Order: sequence, then C-alpha cells, then structure tokens
Amino acid sequence: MPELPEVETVRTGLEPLLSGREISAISCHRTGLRYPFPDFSTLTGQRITTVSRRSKYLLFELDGTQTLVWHLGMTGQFHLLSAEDEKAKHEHVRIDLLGGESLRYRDARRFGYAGLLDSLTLLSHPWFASLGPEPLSPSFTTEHLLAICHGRKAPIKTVIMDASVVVGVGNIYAAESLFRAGIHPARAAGNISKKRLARLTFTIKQVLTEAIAAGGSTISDFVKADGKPGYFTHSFQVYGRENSACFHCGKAIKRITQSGRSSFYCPGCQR
DNA sequence: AAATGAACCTGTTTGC
DNA sequence: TGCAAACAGGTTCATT
Repeated sequence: MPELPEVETVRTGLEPLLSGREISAISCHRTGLRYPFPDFSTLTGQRITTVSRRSKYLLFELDGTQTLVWHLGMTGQFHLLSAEDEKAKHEHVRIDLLGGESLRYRDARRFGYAGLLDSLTLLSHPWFASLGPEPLSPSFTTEHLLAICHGRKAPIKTVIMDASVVVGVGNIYAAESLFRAGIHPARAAGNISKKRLARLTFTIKQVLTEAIAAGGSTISDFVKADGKPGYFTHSFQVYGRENSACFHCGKAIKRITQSGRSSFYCPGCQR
C-alpha cells in the first residue's frame, strides 16, 4: 500500500473533487474485501463534507452522523470516472455522485477494507483506539520515542513501523529515515542514544514531509487520484537498492529480512 | 510481555 | 521460451 505520504496524496487529490458532493448510489461487486462491507445503502442521499485522514485511513465525513472509513491495504486505488465508464478489472465498489460522476475503488490484492462508523465515537473504534501519534504532529517527539525504546530489545525498524508507536511509517520510509539518521535497522531500540533518537525523530518527519511534497512514491501500482505518479521514488537512498553503491560512501547497499520484510541499509553509513 | 511468523490475495519480477 | 519461486507498500492473529 500506500504508506502515509501516498494516502495523504490520495486525500488531497480527492478532497476538492468530493467535498460537498451528494452520493446518488453506491454498489459493490463482492460482499467484502479484507472484512465484509458494511451496509452502504444508508449512504444514498448523503453529502460528503470533507475527506480527511488518520494514520493510513481515509475518512469521508458525511453530513449525517457517520463517517465512511477506508483503508487501501496494499493495492487499493480510487479513480473518479463517469457513471457510464465500464467496470475495470479488480473494481470492487462504485460510489455514484449526483451529476454523473462515479468514484470507483479498485484493489487487486483485496487487502483493503471499509467501514461506516459513527463520527462521534470513531476514534474509540478498534481501528483507531490504540494508534500512536501522527508523525508530523507536535505530539510525535524525541521524548515519546525515547520512552518507547527504553529497555526494548526489538530492532528499531520494527519499533518505528509499529502503529501504536507512531503511525504511517511503512517499509519504505522506515528504511529511508533510518538511513538518514545513520542507524542500523537491526539495532536494538533500547541501545540507541537520546541524541540519535532525536535525529531519527527528525528524519522521520523530514522524509515523510518531503515524500508528501513530491506526491508520494510510485511502486508498481500506486497512482494518485488524478492518475499521475508521485516522484519520491527518485529520492530513495537505500530502499530497493540492494548491491548498488551508497550515494554517500560508495559501499554496497545490503538487504536483510526482519519480521518477514525486506530491510535495506548502508553498512558504511548505518551503525 | 515481547518478538517472530503466518495469513489474507493477486500480479510482477527473477532465476533456472 | 516456459515455468516456478520469490517478492511486493499493511494489518491482524497465532505461536514461541
């Protein structure tokens, strides 16, 4: 999926297209994706007020009492088409808008999911209740990361990818922020100085900010709401660069597996 | 309690 | 060229 910058890019693309629009019909071509779909029928006649985001969840806020919550999983995409357009391969849901446009959800791997939640109690829902701070908010601080890491033997990469620690840091941006901080992904979290954790806190914010500004990264199937690719891929220092020379020190980038996922790092720059 | 691995599913890339 | 294995951005659940 999209990591946080990609979801944010989708959100900024959809927001001006959808805010204020009334839903005329909604239908799905299967009963659910990762989880069964909620009963969408109550959406008909409601207006989308805003499109916001928490963690990697898109929040379509409605003028009634509910919010349509959507997670893109690994390969979820939204496209705004016209009502007459044919159903594309892997299209699972269509949300028709008054005026003839039609928002389509496609998801090849079907890891995405949707829910229709009461807006007032949304943040108490299990999807949100135990989430950590937004990485770009003031509440994500060095002190927070320091407290989390204290005494922990888990590798630092696993810790920063844990959504209860900080949300939105996926496999790509974990690798890139650890490179910029000069920290080896397998280093035990409890064995990193405060100064270096402060650096990591900064580089997480820096990498995500730059990636959002670039419109996210494009890997195989991520496209923005307008169908154009993001450009952050060109900025990768380590991700996907196994055996290539580090741009900084020239050593070959290495790849290891941590908790079943690939980690890329520079053995010269990261300790 | 904390850490690791498997599962969900399809498409693309890599290696023999 | 063809086929099989490995791998892919996330999250949750089960097992050490």
